[in-house]
Amino acid sequence: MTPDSTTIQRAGSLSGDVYEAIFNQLMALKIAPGSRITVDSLVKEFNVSHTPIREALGRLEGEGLVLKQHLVGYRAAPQITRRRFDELYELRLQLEPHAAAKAAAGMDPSKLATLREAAGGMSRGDASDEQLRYSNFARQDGAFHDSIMQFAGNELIRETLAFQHTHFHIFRLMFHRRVTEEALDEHQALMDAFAAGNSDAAAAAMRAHIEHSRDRLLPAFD
Amino acid sequence: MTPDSTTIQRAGSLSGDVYEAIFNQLMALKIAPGSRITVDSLVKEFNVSHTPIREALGRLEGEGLVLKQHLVGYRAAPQITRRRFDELYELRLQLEPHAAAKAAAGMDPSKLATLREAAGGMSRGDASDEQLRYSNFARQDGAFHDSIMQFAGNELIRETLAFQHTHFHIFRLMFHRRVTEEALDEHQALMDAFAAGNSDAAAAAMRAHIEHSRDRLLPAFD
DNA sequence: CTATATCGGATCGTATAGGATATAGTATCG
DNA sequence: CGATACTATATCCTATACGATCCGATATAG
Repeated sequence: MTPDSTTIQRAGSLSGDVYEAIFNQLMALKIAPGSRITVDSLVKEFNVSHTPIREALGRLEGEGLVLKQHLVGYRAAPQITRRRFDELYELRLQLEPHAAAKAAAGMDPSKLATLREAAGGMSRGDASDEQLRYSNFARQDGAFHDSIMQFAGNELIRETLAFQHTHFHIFRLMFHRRVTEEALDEHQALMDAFAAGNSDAAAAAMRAHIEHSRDRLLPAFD
Repeated sequence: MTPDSTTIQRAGSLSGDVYEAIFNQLMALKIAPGSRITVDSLVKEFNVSHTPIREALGRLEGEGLVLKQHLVGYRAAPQITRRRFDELYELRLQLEPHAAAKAAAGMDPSKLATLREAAGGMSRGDASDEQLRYSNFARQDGAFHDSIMQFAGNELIRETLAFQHTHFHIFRLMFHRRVTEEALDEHQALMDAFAAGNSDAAAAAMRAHIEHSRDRLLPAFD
């Protein structure tokens, strides 16, 4: 009676598919921040009825990625403000260095290999398109940090930061300008601390990395 | 029950009203954690069509308060696990003492009065019903902490904690047993630090308060 | 007495139609 | 020339109908 679970999953749940499609368009900046999102246009684009689109939009609203105005419609969440930017980095500085220390304390060869792979993938900047290249870098940088959070052992904190990162991802893509080679050096310092299992060094390296990352992105507000 | 016979003009959207109604039922434990939520029952209860209910449910799903299983239906999010409980308190300990210190540093008479009022309201245990009494206490305790976060000046951190508190609120109500008078003393210590504008004392008081709160709730997992 | 198969009710997912409202453009009047 | 009122369109909001799927009860066979 229960055939392959793979076949069933794709057949149904139009709502889920629509949700992912819109989510990806948001992440890829195919829908600009603040721009309106009409359900009719999505109806024509996906060839589905209003209901699954509305449900997907509602879910995105709950996640804060889209906003709804009664009798006006949905629109993508506006661009991050300078204030929000500062607040986000303050949050990261309070959580990530401590998490990096915990991850370093519980480091093992398997985890180290995972991190090494995530960190190594970023250096391969082979994409000719600047936009695409930075997009890849941002995605892998996010995965790198997420892995560290995973190894720190607090799933709640990991989810919290991943959730914020989702919002922040859009900002980064808007003002990418150039891929920062410096980030690679900072990641290397982090890796060295992890390899040595040095908690204090990991926390310090993470703190420096976040502060430098903040300073690199700050000119975007000019 | 209709608030007014002339329900021609609604202040907000039906979706929003339905969302709030379900949200309140979740918070008041009228819908038990893990129990199923059928849309038809809500249709009959609110006398509205499927669409706004589905949209509200989708929004709650985005916020993590309800879960959806394809072709099965919605159900309230399950009760918090011991692991999640520990993780939440670790998060609080990383954020709230620091925030309390910042709030103390920027304290002024106006803010102090606001906090005093929030803290004072909790002591009035006039409700005869034990459940209702603790419910009021929990709500005001949440507002008290939220005000502190507000004065700490980081809206993002405030929202993050408020969001987690929403989930946690349900847990607290499930295992309330007795209103803890000790919490009032801890709040008083916090207030003293705020009144003195003493950052270090505020951070220490907040840390002690959170740790004691954790220890008070820990027996719920036996 | 137990296990399996079948049947029916219940629920979700999807599609379509009609009513209500805000926004934009245009015309008119001061 | 500017401001206001009006009309038209686009969009959202709500309701209902139909099809697909799952859960539970009952009956039957071993």
